[in-house]
Amino acid sequence: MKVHPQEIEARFRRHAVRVTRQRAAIYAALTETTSHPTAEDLYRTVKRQQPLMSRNTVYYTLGVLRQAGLVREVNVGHHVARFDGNVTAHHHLICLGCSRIMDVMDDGLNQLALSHRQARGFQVLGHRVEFHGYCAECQHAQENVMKRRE
Amino acid sequence: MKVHPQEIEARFRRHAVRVTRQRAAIYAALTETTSHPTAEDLYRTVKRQQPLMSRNTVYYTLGVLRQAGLVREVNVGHHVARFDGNVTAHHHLICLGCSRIMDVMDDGLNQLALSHRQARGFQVLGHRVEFHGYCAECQHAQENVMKRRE
DNA sequence: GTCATTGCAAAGGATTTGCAGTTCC
DNA sequence: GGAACTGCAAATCCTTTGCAATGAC
Repeated sequence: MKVHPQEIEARFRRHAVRVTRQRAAIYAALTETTSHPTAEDLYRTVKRQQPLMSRNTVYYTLGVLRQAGLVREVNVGHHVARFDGNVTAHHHLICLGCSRIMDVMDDGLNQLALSHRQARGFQVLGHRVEFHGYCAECQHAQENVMKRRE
Repeated sequence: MKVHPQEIEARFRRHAVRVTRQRAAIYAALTETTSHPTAEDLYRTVKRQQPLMSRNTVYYTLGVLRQAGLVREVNVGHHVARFDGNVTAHHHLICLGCSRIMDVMDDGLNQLALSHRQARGFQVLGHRVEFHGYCAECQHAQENVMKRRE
């Protein structure tokens, strides 16, 4: 969905993100597509308008925008493959602090299904629900940090 | 969950996976833990029992076991980060053939919640549902391959 | 015996880091 | 003016590939 330059600037300011030409271009490219691009895809797209753009800026900017909550990673915890010997239907709690992954068994979640219209010709073989948040330990660690600051 | 050596061998044979000491050890390590280890974690764990074990074998074996359906990757499509400029609640259809990611908007899926007991102290900030399967194009491509074989 | 699997080393690809110069607030 | 950002290069980390030796069936 196309977002106007002024709106981009407004969003950046609202989220305390410095406004630069490069960032606006990266964010614009990302919001204009539904293809869930990689950093490399964005680099190539934006480089057309701004030939000086470097990969580093793309990675750095994506980090900034993600922290600001303006952008999301589709595949949370993508950087290393994590394996599971349990191949029965189940779901996961993923800690954003320590990357711990805990299992959730829930029959209700196993039953989720898409309507025909939503599936759009997609042949669905399975699904998984990821809950994102903070595990008990990471919450306590955070509380302790807060206390120490008092 | 601890799986007996004979049972491991039986599962391998059932899935036409050659039985070797290394594979059994890797699979045993993976089924004995709920920590969703990385390839490196498994390498280190198994190396204790089998000092000659190499990383390559771990990666290769995980590939074999995954294809056989004995093992699963938690983070499908982990190898590259994919970004999303849409930060409103929504979900994804992920094609196992071409890695395409399509958006699913569904209010029902947005409402999912865990029971207190299931959350086990976890502070849930959000959740996402991933549907895995094959997009229309990949299905057609597959059909064409089949036809050509006739 | 044959072919898949293993182990070692090297290559590959994605992402991060170091640092000097530049830009925004 | 000062902190944050950018661009280039080099480094790092995870994973894959090439190849000869080994082992399962």
